[in-house]
Amino acid sequence: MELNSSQRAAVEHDLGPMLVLAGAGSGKTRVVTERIARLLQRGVSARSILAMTFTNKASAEMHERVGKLVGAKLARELTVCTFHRFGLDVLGAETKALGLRGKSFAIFDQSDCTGVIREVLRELRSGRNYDVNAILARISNAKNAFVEAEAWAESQRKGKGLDEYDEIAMLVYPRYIAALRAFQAFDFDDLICEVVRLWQRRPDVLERWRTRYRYVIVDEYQDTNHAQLELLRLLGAHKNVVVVGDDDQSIYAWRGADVRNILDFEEHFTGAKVVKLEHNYRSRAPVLDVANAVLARSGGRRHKKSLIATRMGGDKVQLVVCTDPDVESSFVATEAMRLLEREGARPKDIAVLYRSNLLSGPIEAALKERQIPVRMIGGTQFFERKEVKDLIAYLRVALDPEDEMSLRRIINYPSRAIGDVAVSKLGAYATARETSLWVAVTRPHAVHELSTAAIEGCRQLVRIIEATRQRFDRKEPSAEIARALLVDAGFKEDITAGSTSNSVAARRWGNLEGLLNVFARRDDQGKGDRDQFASFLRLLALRQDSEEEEATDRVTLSSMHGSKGLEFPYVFVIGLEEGIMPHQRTLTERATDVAPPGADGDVVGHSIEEERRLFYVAVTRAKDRLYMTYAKHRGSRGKMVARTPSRFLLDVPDELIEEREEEGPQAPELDKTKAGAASVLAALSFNPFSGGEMPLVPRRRP
DNA sequence: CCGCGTACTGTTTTT
DNA sequence: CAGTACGCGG
Repeated sequence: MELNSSQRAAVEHDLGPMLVLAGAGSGKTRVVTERIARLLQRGVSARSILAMTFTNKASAEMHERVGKLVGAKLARELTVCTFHRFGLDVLGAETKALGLRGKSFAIFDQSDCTGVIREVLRELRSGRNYDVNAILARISNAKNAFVEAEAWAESQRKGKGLDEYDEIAMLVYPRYIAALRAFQAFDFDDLICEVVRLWQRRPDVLERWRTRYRYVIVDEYQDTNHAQLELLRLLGAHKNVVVVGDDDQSIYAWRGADVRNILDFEEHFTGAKVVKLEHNYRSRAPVLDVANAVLARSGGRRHKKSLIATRMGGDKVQLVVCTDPDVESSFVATEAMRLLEREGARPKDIAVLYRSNLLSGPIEAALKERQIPVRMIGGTQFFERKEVKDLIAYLRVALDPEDEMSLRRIINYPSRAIGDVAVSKLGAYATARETSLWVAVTRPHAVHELSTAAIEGCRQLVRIIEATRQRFDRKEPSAEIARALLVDAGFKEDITAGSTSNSVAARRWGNLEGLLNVFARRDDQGKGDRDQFASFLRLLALRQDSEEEEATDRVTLSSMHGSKGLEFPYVFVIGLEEGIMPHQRTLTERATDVAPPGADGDVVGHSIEEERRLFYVAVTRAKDRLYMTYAKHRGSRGKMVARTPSRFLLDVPDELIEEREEEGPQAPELDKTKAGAASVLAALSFNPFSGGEMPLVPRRRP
């Protein structure tokens, strides 16, 4: 298809900064890919182009689509990656300038970071039970605003608003930073902020990166935070920075994204050209009418633009009022079945979207009950699951015993009598001898007053690690090494004994099998080298998706956030009730809340606007037909509660919607037993990879 | 130091 | 209702 005039303007724009305001479904990715292709055609070196996105999925897709246009060989020379990956690469290349010991460092994910904060709180003897995530969010905000610990304390002393979380976060902040430094670790924010800091103090280093990347393209620009803006300003120096985004789809203020970046782009990058893409090529008119109706009620600052439908005709949007979640999920599943059988839909044409991952359970069960294949986006990230992190930590210790964070993680897992007391004794020994914790572990007899049980535990651990290291030396395939490690360390026994039910145990073990499969795939590709494997392990923290098999033909279940950038012929948006959409957390202010950038006091109003945009994002995923549902009753923490429809539904004029009621089957008992069986089945077969088969050993009895 | 019992408390979204 | 945090007895 031909490009329209504004698309062409964006593709053909020459030099200088440009903001492309790309409404939902307006062909944004196409514009970006064609633009890159055009730059290449005109003789720009692929190595000098940097395209940054937010998710691995988005960057993979962009890379692939450019590859189709310009060929795989050329595409390989491009840098297409996430912001965080770019930051990681810069830090990795500049370890010397950063003054790091050696060239390796760790990346701490959220749970590592909250662990550090917990530790700091313990040292501070703060007494109270603080919400560590809230503290981390406050620290993250300070970091991204480049507020130093002292400056923060200073400004707080002068200012009036000192809430209790500010106070404790200020106290924790410097110790938190010190702890990360001690571990030679970076958190996610550091991957951006430390690059900015480095570039600011070392113009010579910045200059190298500037000459390397002459053309910078940023996708989803509305999601950038302050630090990312600074990174762009330094790198792009007001030239050749092209950003693409849509302020109406800004849904990440809660994690520090600042919409003002896109609203004020023309001030940040003087002389910027602005192009608006307002033709929607994705959704049928009735879907778009609903989306526009919701957006029309939106307050606050916006770039003025309206979405114009190009695909006319199509069915009215349906609103299905259900009595409860069971009815809702059986409606979705039955209707999905009908689409598959009667309307020739493929499973991959269908998506079910919800505000919170909690809502996915019943839907997943209902679809599986009807043998409909599903894929879940989001949920607890695979590489953040405890057992997965445990295995990775073991491997990292085997590869590098000086990796203290990993060592601490597994030093007493599974339990081998090395408790807090033993660990601090080992730590004291290490500090006194100016050696590492690992060395202390290898000489437990030398450690003062270590219990005999703990000494034996250390010996055991050393045996396991040594055995693993020898396997690495023998260049065994990594999957085999990991498998042997699972046996040596007794993962299976611990999981079986420590899980509340067999299905939980099966899921955990399945996750480990999944990780082994990831390793096996790498082995097959011949990437068996030890150092490569070590850096691969480090990277795992950064990747949310586990080698996603896009090609699979499955019904998509996703959070609304996770659905951004995707599109489906048939979309169900469920759980449209007050308290869920908009979510309760956004309706009532809490002490632990963090004001998003630019909220100016009205935190609640600000976040409701964000919920509205989130609803808009969800609705605009639909190409042909959209179903919206809500339940009149829904359980919240055990108890059934009456529900009212989402306020956003009330913003849609009646004539745009076809409403109907679903009452569900008359025999509730029968339905209930069925649902129970279905969810057990779902739990058993839940596994991101291949069948996590595990002999369901009876629970160990002492 | 471990395991068991009891109480509580919560779940938005993700690099 | 589940998963976790904490306290106590071996």
